[in-house]
Amino acid sequence: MSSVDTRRRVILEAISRQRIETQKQMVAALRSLGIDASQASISRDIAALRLVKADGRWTAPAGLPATSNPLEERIAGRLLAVGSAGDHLLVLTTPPGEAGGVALALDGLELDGVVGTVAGDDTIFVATVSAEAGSRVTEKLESLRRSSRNESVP
Amino acid sequence: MSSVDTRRRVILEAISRQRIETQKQMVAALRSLGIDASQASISRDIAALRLVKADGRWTAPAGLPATSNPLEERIAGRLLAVGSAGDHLLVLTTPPGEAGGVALALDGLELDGVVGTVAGDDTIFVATVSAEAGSRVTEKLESLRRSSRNESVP
DNA sequence: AGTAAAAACGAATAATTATTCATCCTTCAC
DNA sequence: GTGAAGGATGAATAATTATTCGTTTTTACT
Repeated sequence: MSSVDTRRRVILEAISRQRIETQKQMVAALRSLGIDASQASISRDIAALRLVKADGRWTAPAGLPATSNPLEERIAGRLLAVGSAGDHLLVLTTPPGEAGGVALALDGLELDGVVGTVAGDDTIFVATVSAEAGSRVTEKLESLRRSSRNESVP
Repeated sequence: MSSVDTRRRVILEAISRQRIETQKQMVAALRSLGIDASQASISRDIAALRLVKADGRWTAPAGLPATSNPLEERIAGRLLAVGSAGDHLLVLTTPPGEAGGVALALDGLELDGVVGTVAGDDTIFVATVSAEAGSRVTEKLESLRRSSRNESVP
């Protein structure tokens, strides 16, 4: 692994652990981890990693890495809640009128264990082959939902 | 509405329409829209709006919409094309299954001159009172569509 | 190993952005 | 109206970040 790559990994690690407000601070943080680099290099790394200074601190761009799948994207933005009823049925909630579009995208994903979906106006029923499949699908959907809201996993 | 608020709205509008790379450019953009403000004020507005310089251009943080209207947001992401048939009918195209949701949001906007809408699966008919109303609505919708794609106005 | 090309680097500096400070409005109480 | 308090503002400037330029290091190939 090139030294550039190592440094960039450490940068990502660093900004997720500490609050780093300036590139000068970043230089110091890296130095304390045994990596020497100039502010100029940090600036280039930041551009390469496409980091962003949001709210006074350097961070990884929030929405970008969420998903690159257009179907998932369509679901993510409009999934309000994911619940279940028994071992074989998930119940999804969307804004009014959106259930149809979300269900269609969901069908398009062809997730394992999903037997079928029915959409109302703001509600979708998802039938699953097993409780275990239900859990997997729920987790997947929840992660999509979270990603679109920039929530962190508790 | 305070002049601060107006300016900030215009800023959001501007960054969703054009590529703005520096606060100096922003000052120029606002001036061309009849708003005078110094770079200092822009800097303060950017902090207040929590904008972010990503990839060399100022943008609303991913996940937070460029438009602050949730209805508009729902339309923006899923409007593929806007056409017309005669003086009183607009024809909108959406991804499959999305027409209903978009039409509902469109109704919610209560745009002047819109008489009614009908949604199919991926198509919406919008009846307008006049050709002039049609133009206005088309322009509005086109600007929404563009904003969600970060296109620039040619 | 030897070498040409490409990539990475830091120092210096240019460019950009945030803050300070003095001033100007606006609002509100009297 | 007058005055005090709190925002909003711009000019100047401090602080931060991006780029240039000359050099060194790595890579790829023979």
